Formats: sequence, C-alpha cells, structure tokens
Amino acid sequence: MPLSKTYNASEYEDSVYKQWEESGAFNPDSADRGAKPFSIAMPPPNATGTLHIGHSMMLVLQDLMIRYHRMIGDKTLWLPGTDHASIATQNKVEKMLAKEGRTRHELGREQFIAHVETYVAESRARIRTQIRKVGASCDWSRERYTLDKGLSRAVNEVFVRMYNDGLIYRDYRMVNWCPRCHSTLSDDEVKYKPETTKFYYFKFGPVIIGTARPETKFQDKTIVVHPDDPRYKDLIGKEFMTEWIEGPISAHVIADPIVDQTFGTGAMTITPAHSFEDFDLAKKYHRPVVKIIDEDGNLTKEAGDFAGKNARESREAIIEKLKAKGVVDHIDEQYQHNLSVCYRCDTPVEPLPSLQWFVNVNAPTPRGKKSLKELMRTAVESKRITIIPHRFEKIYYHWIDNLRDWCISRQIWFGHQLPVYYCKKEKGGCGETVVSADKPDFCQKCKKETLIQDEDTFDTWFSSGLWTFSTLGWPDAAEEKAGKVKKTGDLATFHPTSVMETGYDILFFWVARMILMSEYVLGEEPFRTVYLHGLVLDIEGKKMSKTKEETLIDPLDVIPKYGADALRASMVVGVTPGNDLRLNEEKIASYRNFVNKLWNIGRYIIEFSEKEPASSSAKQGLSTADAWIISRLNVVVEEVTTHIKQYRFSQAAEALRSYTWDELADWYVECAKVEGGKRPILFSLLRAVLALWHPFIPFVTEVLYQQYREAAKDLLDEKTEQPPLLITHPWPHVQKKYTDKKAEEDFTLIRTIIQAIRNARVENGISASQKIQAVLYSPARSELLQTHEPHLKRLASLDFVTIIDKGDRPSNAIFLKIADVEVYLPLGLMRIEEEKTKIAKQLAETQSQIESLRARLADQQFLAKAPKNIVKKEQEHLAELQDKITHLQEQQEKFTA
RNA sequence: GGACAAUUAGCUCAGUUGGUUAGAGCGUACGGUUCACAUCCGUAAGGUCGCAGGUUCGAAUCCUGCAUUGUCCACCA
Repeated sequence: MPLSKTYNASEYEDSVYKQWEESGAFNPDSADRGAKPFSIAMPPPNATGTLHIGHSMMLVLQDLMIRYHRMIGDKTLWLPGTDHASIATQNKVEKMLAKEGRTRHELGREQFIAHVETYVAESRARIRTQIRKVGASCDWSRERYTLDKGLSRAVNEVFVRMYNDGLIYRDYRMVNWCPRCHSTLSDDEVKYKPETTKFYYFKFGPVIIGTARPETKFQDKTIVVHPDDPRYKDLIGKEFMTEWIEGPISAHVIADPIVDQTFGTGAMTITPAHSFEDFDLAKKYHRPVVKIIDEDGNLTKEAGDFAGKNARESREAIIEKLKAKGVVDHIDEQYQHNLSVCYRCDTPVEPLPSLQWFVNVNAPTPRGKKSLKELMRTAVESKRITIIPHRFEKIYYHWIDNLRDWCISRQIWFGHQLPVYYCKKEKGGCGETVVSADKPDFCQKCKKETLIQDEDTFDTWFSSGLWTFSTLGWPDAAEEKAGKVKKTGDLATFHPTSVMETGYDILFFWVARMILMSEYVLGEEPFRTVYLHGLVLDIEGKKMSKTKEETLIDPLDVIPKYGADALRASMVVGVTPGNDLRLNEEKIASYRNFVNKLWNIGRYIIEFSEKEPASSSAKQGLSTADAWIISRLNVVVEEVTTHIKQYRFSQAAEALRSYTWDELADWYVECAKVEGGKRPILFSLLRAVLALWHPFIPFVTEVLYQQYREAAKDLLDEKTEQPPLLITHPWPHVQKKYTDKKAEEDFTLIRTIIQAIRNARVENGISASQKIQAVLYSPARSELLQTHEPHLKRLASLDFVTIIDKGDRPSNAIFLKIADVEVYLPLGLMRIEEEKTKIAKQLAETQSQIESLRARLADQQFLAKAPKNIVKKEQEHLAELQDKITHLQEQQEKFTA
C-alpha cells in the first residue's frame, strides 16, 4: 500500500510502541554481554492521576538519551516507576471523599488506606499508558513503586541504620505544622507568599511591643530588648504587672543581642511555642513553652475566653478586647511580610512545638566521620557529580549551608509507617522505644508483648531519596564489610546511575536527598550527571493551570492531534537546560509540519526514486553531488554525536534539521532527480538520517525505516546488517574516508550560482515558470560547469546555458559574479536603471567593508597579537572583497558602455 | 535582605572555549498547480545583541555599575 501524502501519526504510534515493547529492546538484558552500562532512574510521577506537560518534558529528554545509548550499543536501562506521594495522594483522595461528604476519620485508617490503594492502582495504570503514548522506551519489567515490598524494606533498613548511627532522633521541637493536612512539613515544604497585613503595637507595661500575630501572645511574659539599646537599658531585669488580654499578668525584661533595634519598637515579647526563634530563646533562658494554638489551628485553654476558637479568625476579636482595655497603641495597616503556607494546599502554616523524628544533618556518619551535609557537599565538590547547567551547583551549596535537621515524621496515614515501636506503659509495658526494620513480637527489654507501632509515616522524600538504589535491589543486593560495600546484580551493573534528568524545581526536595541517601548508604553517588530541565510555561510565561484552558497544553490532547513526535520535537528544539520553555499549540503544529516533511522525504526515496541506475553516472562512480552529500553526512554525524554527548540536544537537532531539510531535501534530492539512478545512495542516506533522528522523533523514523527496509530488499545482501527495528539499529559512525572537501567546495559553488540566478530572477520580476538563458564564463571551472549544466537548467529554470572559457562576454546583461565564475543573464534592456543603482549600492557597501578591513590589517597591534590564522583569514577576506570591487566596476562599465 | 538567571529580528528562542558578514522556527512581503511534500517550494525584508563604562589587536560572549523582568533562599517579634 502506498504511503499517504501526509503522515498520520495516530495511525502508527500505538502499534509501533507495541512492536518495540514486544521486541525486548527496552530490556538491557538483550544487550551484548560486555556492553558498557548506561542507566537512568526515571523520576517517579506521583500516583495521583494524570501526566501533564512537565512529565512529557522529562520523558522526552530521558528517552532521547536512552535511545541514543541503546543505539551506540550500551547496556541501557531506563527504570520506570511511580511515587506514592504521601501527602499529595492522601489530599487528593480526601478531596474525593469530601465530595461524597465523608472524611478519612469516618473510614478509619485501614479502610482509608485500602481506598487510597484502589485509587492509586487505577492511577498507576493510567500513568503507564500515558508514558507509552510519549514513546518512552523504559524497561517495564523492572517497574517499581515506592510502596513495593522491597522499597518499603529499604526505607525501614535505612531508618534503622541511621538511628543506630545516631543520625535520627526524636525530640519535642518547633515544627512547621499544616492544620489542614494535619501534619508536619519539612522546611522545604513550606512556601512563602507575600502579604500586606496589619501590624499591631501594644502597651505592654513600660514598653510598646509590636506583633503581626496577637493571637499567639496570650501567655507572653518575657520582654526582650537589645543589651545596648539606650531606650530600654534601665528596664533590663525589672519585673512588673501589666494589663493583658485575659487580665493582669506579671512580666519581666531580659536582654539579648538577637533583637533588632531598628525593627518595630526594638522591644519584643517571647512567644516560645509559635516561633522558631522564640522557641530557641525560651530554651536559652529556661522559659516555659506554653502552647497557645493546637494542631487544628484552634486556641488552647491558655487563651481563656477564646479557647476552642480558630486562632487566625479570632485575631480581630482579640484586638477589640485589647482596644477596650486601652492597651492598643496604634496599628500599622500596611505591614509587608511573607506568610508561610503549605506547598500542597496553600493553608497558612502554624509553627508549633511537637514531638517528632528528625534526621541530624550535622552529626558525624560512619562515612569518614563526615556529616550528611558534608557528604552531600563533597559529592558535587569532588566532581563525582556534575550538575547541568553548572549554576545550579552554587544554588545547591547554598541550600546545604542553610540546611537544618530534617523532620521526617508525618501525621499522614498513607505512606511508610515508621519502624518504631513503643512498649506502652498503659498496657503494662516498660516504656522502652524499639527501633526495628521488622516488627518485633515483644519488647526486647521487658519481653512483654505490649509494643505499639508509631502511628506516623515518613516524609515521602525519605523513600524517594532511595530511588536510585532501592529500585535496583538494595538492600538484598549489597553487603557491607568494614565500610566497603559489595554490590551484586542490577545494583552492581547500573549503580551509580549515569544521568538524573529532572526539573530544577525539585533539586532540593529530591536530587539533594538522593545524594544524601546514596552517599550515606552506599558511599557512592546516586548518579554521575544531573541534567536539570526548566518548567513548561504557557506562551505568556505563566504556569499552566487547569483553570486557564486557553493556554493549557495537555499532552493527551496534543498527541492524538499532532503526534507524539511533534510534541517531542517541541520539547527539545530551541530548549536549553535549566531554562523555562514557553509553549503554545502553534509551536507544536510547526514541528508536526517538520515531521511531515521528513515523512515525505522518506516517502519520495522509498516510493519514487528510480530503480535503474542511469548508465552514465553508474560508470563514473560518485558524482560531485553524491560526494558532497556523503561528505556532509559525515560532518553532521560527528556534530550530532558530539552535541548529544555534551547534552546539547537542541543543537544536535538543529544541525540535523539543517542537514535533512536544507541539504538533503532541497539540494541532493533535486540533484538526484537530474542525475538519476541514485536509489542506492538515497537509501543509505535515508537510513543514516532516520537513525540520527530516531532518538528525537522515534515513531515516524521507525515507520519509515521499516518501509525502507521492505523496499530496499533487492539492494541488501544477507551480510549487510539491517536489524528489523530502527530502535536497535546501530548509531551511524563517522567514516573519514568519505570526507571530500573538494566535492564540498565544488558543490557549494554550483549551489551558490543557482541561488544567485534565482535571486536575480525574482529581483527582475521573472516568473518562476518562465525559462531564461544564461551565459557562464569561467576559464578555471568550465569543466565543472559543463558537468552540471543539467542541474543549472533544472534548478534555476534555464532553458539554454552557454558555458565559455574565453572570448567576449555578453553586454547589457544582468551580471553575477560567484567566486571566479561570471554569470550573464541577457534579459534585454528592461531594468538597466535598477541594476545600476543596485551595483552602486553594492560598491559602496563593499568599499566601506574594505576600508575597515584595511585599517585592521594596517594595525601593528593586530598583526602582532592576533593569531596567525585569523590574520590570514582577514587577508584572504580583503582579497576577496577587492576582487568583488573589480568585478562590480566591470559590471558598471558594461552598463554605461 | 541575600543569591541566581534573563534581556539578541514583530513573537518564541539558539549562539560550545572572545575572532571577521549574529542564526533558526513562527510571523511578514512578493512569487509559485515542474509528477515526495501547500503540513509544500523559491526569493526577500527585518537586529547599533537592555543601558553606561572597562579589559582586549578584537566583545552578543569577559569585568564593573545601572535598569527592567523572573526565580530561588532567608525572614524579625
């Protein structure tokens, strides 16, 4: 069946993917035994629903690298999976429950989890199909899920190790609390939103204090001032009674340099339970920590009349009460500050003290006594890990320097429960805390069966931090003896992984945590290179969101409409690492057009190129055009390969695009039509071009390749290796023997002549269909011109070409000069004046160029300091320009003559 | 408050270590039914590379300052 005039992506994509999958090509076990391993752990999408355009970005870039490495013969593993994403998933399911008017508490923990798991199973199935739609060639046989048995065991194992190494502790400390999620958050999970709010000034005994959060201040009894502040010097150490929200209280004044004298009144009260700094201050001065706000965001009994009410909502009422007492000094209505909110639900975060589990990032680990912070830092500093683009390395260091202990316990039901067991005194136990990877039957200390597991689950990033090695079989696949880790199986083959490709937005959340975990657990980096891509934004540079349908690009809409290849190309071409991509549908449509162009190049070669070699060209071997296009192919193979190796995917695609379109299609194919009998060459060019394009646009290239292979049967002998699928086709290699600079120069000359004639035609208003005559004069190149007479005729629409190497040249003709070839287009006397003006303009331009060049070449400094090849180039250029002047002048004379 | 980045054609963006005439796609203008492709072909127009200094024989590229935009981090009651 003949191929259709336009490429219909949706007709082929699913079946092509199936072919790949069934061929076993995705599985690295099918690679040669001694092949070099290359591996990528796919960032596991959250098991919360559907893939968005950001996921396409990562899939496309990773698939590109994976396919390239598979083609160069590496043992290539791309391991897919999904993340249970504790808070995000729980939130989503809770929202769904809320629509039915139910809460997770009504269901109870066990039922709720079962409910979530059902949802996750559906969601994961959906994600799998979506990943396939993009064309991702990942090894499904190794797919993992963060709640898999093996991965859960890894989580417990790491926790126990860290606990035993003194890196994990439980403490009553300030945490970020989301009253809506009802859980702690790590520092990184808190976002800041600028806000204009009221700032209140209160008369508090002898001073005036300022606060934005009066609802936290019920039990404030300590005033802090700066020791050097002259305003308050005499007050330090004094005690006094003052009227306050719930009646008179006794307060006293202390001094600490932490106070900023320029902020507010320079005097503040300590709110130990609801501010990180105040909590530290309270500890320092042994002040009691009294909780004013509880885990629901409500005021505690310490708030007297306000007890039980929502803290934030009570603010105004509290102010009214204080106003009535005459305690309010004044209110600043325009106070600018940042409100901390939960990154998952945007609810304002309450800092409050709580008993939680933490990872100590400063304590020495068994890995060379370095702290986790130091381990993270060294991995990058030592260049064992390279981050692309490099500027993110600085950002990474800065983050490490500011890092505080990591709160890892969450009051979420969905996730890995902490492997911590308490011997409950209430049940007659001894109160011991037991940390154990496997659930113990009885308390190790009192031997009673009174153990209750900690209700909390892990921060989801704790488990995803293990992703690169937990997915490869750790802990079973590793043994540690005297600080040396011995790896087996996949872990030995594929870890450290080669590349971590992900968005820069999760550098801290995830990339840093993976480095922490791998360095601590295995003493090696989780990956050698981190490639960070940017965000996909709408065309206005704003985040895409479901509420803005007009700018939202959904891969699942776009793929059926334009094809996965078009989407893929739009994620790669013109995109650089770490920079955001502004995307609209038009852009994708333009890449659809490009894919279609490639389709038609292939279609022409496969279906229309003549079978029989023309007798003349067959005898003479390669024509100039042949030698040129083959030589150029070599250059392009080298360029594309280098660019991909250096992670410059956009430039790789650009070089290929230019070769395929501007050279192969526009010139070589046209020349082949003139010369005839080019089928073998066209076929081998097509094969190489399809292979080079395959990592970028795998579907259309695979379809064309299979068509080509079918069509080329008569040309292929048994020995020539032609794998049935392009996905396993070897990457084209550079063959120096085909480099032919002479052919490149010769062909460029012919091409330039044709372009110059076309240009002159348009400028002189000659319609494309109208054939004209040309006289070409060149004593030096007449043979080359003679050979290419048919090319000139066809591609420049000439009906008569005269090539002369001596004698008179026509006058009153359009005159063109290309290198040492003179072209005359005798068009009569139609546009003499225009021609004259044009020549005069060109003369002037060339003159000024010559002048600046002469000046440069006369400059002794330049001659002395610039590299010789640059000087030489400049001299050559000058000679060329002078040559041009001479000819322009000749031309001018011809017209005036 | 600190840091990072961006600023190049009307729009979206490339431009590897400083080297001459700064590129692409889209858009625009003009012209095309030659049998692969109108999702196409041909030709062209369009840029003092944000501004001001500096280094250099030579700067879009390196340095300093400024402006605008964006992002991240910190956060003070």
